[in-house]
Amino acid sequence: MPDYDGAVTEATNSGAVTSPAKRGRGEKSSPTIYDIARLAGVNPSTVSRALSKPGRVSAKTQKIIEDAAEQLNYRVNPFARALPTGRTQTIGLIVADITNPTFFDIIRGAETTGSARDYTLVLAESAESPETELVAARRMLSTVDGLILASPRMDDEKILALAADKPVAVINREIEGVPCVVPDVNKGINQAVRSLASNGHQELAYVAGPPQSWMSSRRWEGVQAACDWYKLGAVRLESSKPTVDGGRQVARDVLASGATAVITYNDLLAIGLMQELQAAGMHVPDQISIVGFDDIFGADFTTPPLTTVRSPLGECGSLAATLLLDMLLGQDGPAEAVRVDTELVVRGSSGRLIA
Amino acid sequence: MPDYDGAVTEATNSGAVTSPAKRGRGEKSSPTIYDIARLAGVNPSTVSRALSKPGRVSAKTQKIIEDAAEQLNYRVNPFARALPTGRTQTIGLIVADITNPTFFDIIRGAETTGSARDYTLVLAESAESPETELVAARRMLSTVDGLILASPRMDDEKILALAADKPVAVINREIEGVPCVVPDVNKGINQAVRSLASNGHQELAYVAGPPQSWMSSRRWEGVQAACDWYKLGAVRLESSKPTVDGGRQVARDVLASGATAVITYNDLLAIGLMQELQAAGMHVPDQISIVGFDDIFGADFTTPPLTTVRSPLGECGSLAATLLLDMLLGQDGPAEAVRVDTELVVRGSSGRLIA
DNA sequence: ACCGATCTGTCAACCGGTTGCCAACTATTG
DNA sequence: CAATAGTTGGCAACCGGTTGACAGATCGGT
Repeated sequence: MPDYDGAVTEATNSGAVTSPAKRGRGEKSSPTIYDIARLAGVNPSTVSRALSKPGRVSAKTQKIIEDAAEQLNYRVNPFARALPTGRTQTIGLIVADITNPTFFDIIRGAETTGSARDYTLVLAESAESPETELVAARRMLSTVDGLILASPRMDDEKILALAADKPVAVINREIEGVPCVVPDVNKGINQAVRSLASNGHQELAYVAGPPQSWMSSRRWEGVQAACDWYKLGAVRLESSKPTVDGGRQVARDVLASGATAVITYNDLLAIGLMQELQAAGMHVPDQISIVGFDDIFGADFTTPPLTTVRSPLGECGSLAATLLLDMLLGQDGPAEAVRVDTELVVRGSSGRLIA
Repeated sequence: MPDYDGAVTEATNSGAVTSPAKRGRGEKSSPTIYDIARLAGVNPSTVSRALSKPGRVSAKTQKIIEDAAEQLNYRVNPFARALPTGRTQTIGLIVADITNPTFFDIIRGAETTGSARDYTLVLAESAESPETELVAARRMLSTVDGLILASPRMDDEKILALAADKPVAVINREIEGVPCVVPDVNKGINQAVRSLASNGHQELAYVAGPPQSWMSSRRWEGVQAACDWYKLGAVRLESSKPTVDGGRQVARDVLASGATAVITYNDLLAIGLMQELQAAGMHVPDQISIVGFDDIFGADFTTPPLTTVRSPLGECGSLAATLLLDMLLGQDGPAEAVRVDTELVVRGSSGRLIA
C-alpha cells in the first residue's frame, strides 16, 4: 500500500540549475485531491475519505482513487490537513543543550520511535535557561501534536500548563499528572557507593548540577541515603554549569573538601574534574576516585576511562515518544512515572584508595 | 513591538491534571484575526495586514489592532498562514547520523542562526543511507521553506532535483548550481603531512570513509597531493563504517600496510583505531602516529589526545543557514562554494617516529 | 473650491484538505 | 415485491489566514 504521507518518486527534473520554482499562482504546483477527483471521476470528499478513512469508501472506488493518486504522484499537503484537524504528525523535543552528548541518545531514541510511527521530530534547545525553554515550548506547542521535555528546567506549574494544552511527556523529572520517564538512580548509586566504600573511601563529595535540575536533586538524595547506609560522609558541592568546563572549575572545591571520592551530576563534570585534578598532579584513582553519571559518548576515551552510573538514555527517549504517541491515539498516560534501571559501569577512574 | 510569531504570556491555568483539551469545535481554542477584528471594529483583512504588512495600514488603526491582539494574547496559526503562502518559517537539516558528534556543532550552528532569524529547525537523519536520506529529504521538503544537507550521501542529480523545488544548501560537498559550504581541507592536510614528514614518517595510510562521501574523496586527494609533495608513500584503506567501531576493525589493515602514520577520514575512526592499536600493544605516537579529522567533542579526552585537522563545523552550520535564509529572502546563492579554513591541531597522538 | 494622486479599509476569492449531513443506491429480509 | 436497514458518494461549510481589486476617504496643489 502506497504511503501518501511521504511517497518518493523520481522527479523528471533534468538538472536545471535555475532558482527554485516560486510558489506563484498557476505554477505547476503539486497535485491536489481535486486533481485526483477529476481524474477518477469522483468528488474530492470521496478522495479525501479514500486516502485517510480506511473502510469509508467501497473497495472499487478506493482502488480507482489510489491508482489515480499514484499516477499523479500525489502527496498530502500537511498544512491543508493540519488546518481543520489540528493534527500535524510531528512531535517536539526540547533539550537543555544540543551539544551535550547526554541528549544524543535521547534524541535518537525519540527520532527513531517517532519515524517508525510516521511522526517527524522537531528539535529545540533551551540553552539551560528556563525562560528560553518556555518560549521554545510555547512556540512549538502550536505546531506539534505533542511535546517531549528532556530534563526540563522550568517550574512544574509551567509544565502542567503546557500539558493542559497538548500531550506532554517528560524525561528525567517526575511531575504529578504528566507522563514521565525517569531513570531510577538508586540502584546505580547504591552500587557506586558500595563499591567506593569497599575500596576504603570514607568521605565522598557530590558535585551538583544546575539548581533547576530535578534530577540533580534526586541524585544528591540518593547519594546521601547510600552514604548513610554505608557509613560514609557526604558533602555537596555546587558547579557553575554542567559541562567539562564546569568540572574543571569545581576541582579546587573538591580538593578543599578533603573527599577522596567524588560522584558528579554528569559525565561532563566528571571529565573536566578529572582533567583538572590530573593537571594539578593528583593521581586517579589512587588518590581520588571519580564517578560520573549517564555513560555518555566519550566516557571511555579518558585516561583512566570513566566509571559512571549508566542511564539507558536511548530507551528513555524511545519510551517517552511511545508514551506520547499512545496518548495521541487517545490512550491515557501512565498513572505514575515509568522507571528505567540504572547500573554502575566500573572503569578505571574509581578504585582502591592508596593512602 | 510585540512578536506575534511567538509571544509568551502567563496562561491562567490552575494546574488541572486532566487530559489535554481536545480540539473539538466550539472549544475555547486560540483567538483568530476574526476575534481581533471584532474587538477592534475593523475587517479581518485589515488585521491581517496590520500584523504582517508593515506600513499598509494607518498608524492609528495599527495601534488599535495591536492592542486588541495583545489583549487577546493572539498568535498566528502557522498552518493557516502556510496554506496560502507556502511559507512555514522552518528550515530542515538532514544529517547522516544524529549520534555522530561531528554533526553536533553543525546542528547547533544552524539552529542558532535559524532561531535568530525566527526560523525553527527541523531535524532528520539518514542513518548513512542514500535511500533513507532521499525519503527524509522529500518528506521534509513539503513542510519546510528550505533544506540543509550536511554531508549528503545521495547522488548529485537527486540533490539538484530537490534544489529545483525549494532552496537547498549543502555542507561538506560541492555541487555545481547549489550553494555549498565546504571546508578547504588542503591547508590542514598540508600542515598534517608536513608535520608527519618532519617527524620522520615515510609511509602514510589514509583510512577512507563511506564510499558515497564526497568529502572522503577530497581528503584522500588532498592526502595524496601532500604526500607527493613531501615525498611520502600514501596508501588508501577502506573502513566498514565511519565510527569508533569501524576504526577498531581497520586496525589490522593499518598494521598490515606497514604505514607508520595514519590519517583517518574522521575522528571517530581515529579514536577506534588508536584504541585497537594500543590494545594490540602498539605505542602511540612512538611507533605509529594517528591524525583524525574534524576535532569533535571528546577528541582531547583520549590518551594520548588526538591530533586532528579541525573544520569549523559550527561555522559551517551557521553559514549554510545564513545562505539558505538569504535565498529565502530572494537573493541568489553564491556563484561558487563558500570555503572555510581547516587547521591542524597538534596533540599527542602524532609525533616523532622512534624506530 | 476643484481635481487628481495617494492612502486606507473592505469585499470576496482562495489555499487544500476534512467532515456533518443527506440522498441515492444496494443488500437484506419478511 | 415491498419495506427496511446499511452503504456509499456528493454537497457545502469550515479551518484561519492572505491578497488582488476596488471604492471611499484624505490630502496637496492651484
